[in-house]
Amino acid sequence: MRFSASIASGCPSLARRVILHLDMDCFYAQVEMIRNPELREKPLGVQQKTLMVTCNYVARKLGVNKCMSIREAREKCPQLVLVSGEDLTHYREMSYKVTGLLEEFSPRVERLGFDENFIDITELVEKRLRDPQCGGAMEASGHVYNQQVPDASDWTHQRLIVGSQVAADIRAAVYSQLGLTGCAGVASNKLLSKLVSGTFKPNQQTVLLPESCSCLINSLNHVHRIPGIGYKTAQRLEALGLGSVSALQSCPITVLEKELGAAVAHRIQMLSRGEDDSLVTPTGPPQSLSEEDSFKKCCTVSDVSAKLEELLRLLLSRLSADGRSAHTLRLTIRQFTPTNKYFNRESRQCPIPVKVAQSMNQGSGSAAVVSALMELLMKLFEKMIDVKMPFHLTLLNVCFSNLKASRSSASSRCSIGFYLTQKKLSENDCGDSETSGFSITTNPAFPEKSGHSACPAGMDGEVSLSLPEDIDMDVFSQLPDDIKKEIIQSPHMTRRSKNIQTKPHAAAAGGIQNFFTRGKSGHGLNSARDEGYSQESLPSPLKKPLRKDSESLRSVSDTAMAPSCTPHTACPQGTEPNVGFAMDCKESVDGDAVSSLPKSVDVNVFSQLPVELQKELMSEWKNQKITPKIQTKKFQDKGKTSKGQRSSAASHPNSLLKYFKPN
DNA sequence: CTGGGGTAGT
DNA sequence: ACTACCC
Ligand SMILES: Nc1ccn([C@H]2C[C@H](O)[C@@H](COP(=O)(O)OP(=O)(O)OP(=O)(O)O)O2)c(=O)n1
Ligand SMILES: [Mn+2]
Repeated sequence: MRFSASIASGCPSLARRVILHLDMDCFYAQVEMIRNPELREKPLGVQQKTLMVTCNYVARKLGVNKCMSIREAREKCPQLVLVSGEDLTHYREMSYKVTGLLEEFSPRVERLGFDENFIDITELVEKRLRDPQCGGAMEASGHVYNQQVPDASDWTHQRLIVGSQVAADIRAAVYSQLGLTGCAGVASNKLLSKLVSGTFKPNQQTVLLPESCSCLINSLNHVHRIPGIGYKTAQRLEALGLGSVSALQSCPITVLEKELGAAVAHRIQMLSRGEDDSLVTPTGPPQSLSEEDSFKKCCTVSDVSAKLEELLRLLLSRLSADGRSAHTLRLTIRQFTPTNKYFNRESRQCPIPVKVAQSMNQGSGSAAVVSALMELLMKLFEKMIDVKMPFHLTLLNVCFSNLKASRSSASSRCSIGFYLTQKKLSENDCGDSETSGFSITTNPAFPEKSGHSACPAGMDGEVSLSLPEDIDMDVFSQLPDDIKKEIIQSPHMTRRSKNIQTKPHAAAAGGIQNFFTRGKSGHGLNSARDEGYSQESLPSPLKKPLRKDSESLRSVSDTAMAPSCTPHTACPQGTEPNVGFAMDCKESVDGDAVSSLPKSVDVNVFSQLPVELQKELMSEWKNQKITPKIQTKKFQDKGKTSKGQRSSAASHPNSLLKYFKPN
């Protein structure tokens, strides 16, 4: 999501919007309490490694806060009960049940994290205002911010008050259908609805009337509290003496622009005034699926391989439930650094060969698919880490992106009715659930919701007779000819625009969403970047390239479907044959690489040492007697060595200190 | 004693 | 590929 303040502010319809923000109470803890009701009356924390990521309200009364270290939480509350929350499966499933339920009220639902949703309830409110059954008494449900007294003759007040009633109904539905409590905020834009939803917690709701907007925004004691102003921007503002909201409001825009750039400057100043014209953008199915694990130390290739395979299997299982197939694979690592655990993540990505992608979706347990993807992952790994050198990882993340409707769900199981929807039908469908009670049949076939919103409908009224630009041609061209014709020619069908959906759960398996663009740009539709490219290939005058990368990342996958019984026989374009994980040195010398590594002697030294000494060092390092220095980017994925350096390196063992330090 | 996720922009 | 943002 993006809180934005820009061009659309002149649009009159924006001022009339009624936006609902729903934020579930202590979400992970609440899910755990549903799973085990005995935990309800106890102070409960949800633990991820050494972090307590959230806790229930019993614990909060005892002084425990979100995102506290386990140590600190236990100090404050020795009776604290901790449950592990490293596996997000249950939270993710409940999260999509909430979103799916909300989509029965309105198709305009935008997710933010696992437990927050924005809903544009403008149309629902207007429908209620027109409905004689709902006429008469105008009393707000829940709190009115700042105890402002509504003016019954004020149109805007009326709409917001009705909005608060819709919010109450929605919260009641979420509780009765799913057993979850949460807080709602109702206001005229996303920013204000989010801010106001947090003013009474837990399990309460608040509506903001426009006259109290400045009161709300100025109640924030620091700019960092404004959603959209994150850590970095807040630091810069602080340095400018603009730590307070009022200072930011009145700062000359030129001053902000100089430090932050025009776009950010304008946006955050609008936000500081409580203005936010960003639309509620229907989220749709996820654009990426990832699994990660962190640990104190991972320093052997076999351990890396085992951990990656576990992550991969989890992902494949989720992907097959999703019903789509992934076409891009990304590996992210974090190397140990004594300070600054963050900011040192590196990633490499590559395309997934079509044959692999197609097989991926059938069953999750295909050995051929697993081994093909494992080969890709290990090649990506070796693009970042020279496995002949010592390394110390603290995190691994595997991510599937570029998700597309798989062949089986796209062309054989789905008919044209899944791809397109008749306009009249979708219009009738979208508002009814609110007056007809809560007949929630929702049991999404897919936990993570390719199914939650797979039926596209053009709520914005666009009807296109020619093929729109934003249809993924790669996928479209694979359709049977008759389906193509039907899509192009059908005049009463409407193209999905801004990814707005009117029939939640209508299409069970992945399906059509991939033929249409998402809200903002052509995401997930095979853009070049999904195939992977190097940072240093970007034309940024401000950033100095760290290295040249003559290799195409794409080449990693060239042989991915080759018989995998002989691992590491593939030879990516431009590199030597992979020698596996042995200590052997590569033979060939890339002159350009050598000349670009004037200060790299320290790292290359290691591989020039006698194998005996190498093994000894490796052993000490694994026994934690010494620590490898971090592999710097200059040397990664090169593995090139110069014979000329050998003698000098071997005869100067002290240079080992350049890449090892005693513990 | 700082998780494990996501989105969008550059 | 990375940064910044959100939870
Ligand atoms: N940095 C963060 C922030 C949140 N979460 C997870 C745990 C939370 O349970 C869930 C929702 O985040 P919230 O900020 O909404 O926190 P809670 O819902 O737990 O508490 P509250 O009742 O204050 O909303 O997301 C997380 O893993 N890491
Ligand atoms: Mn919450």
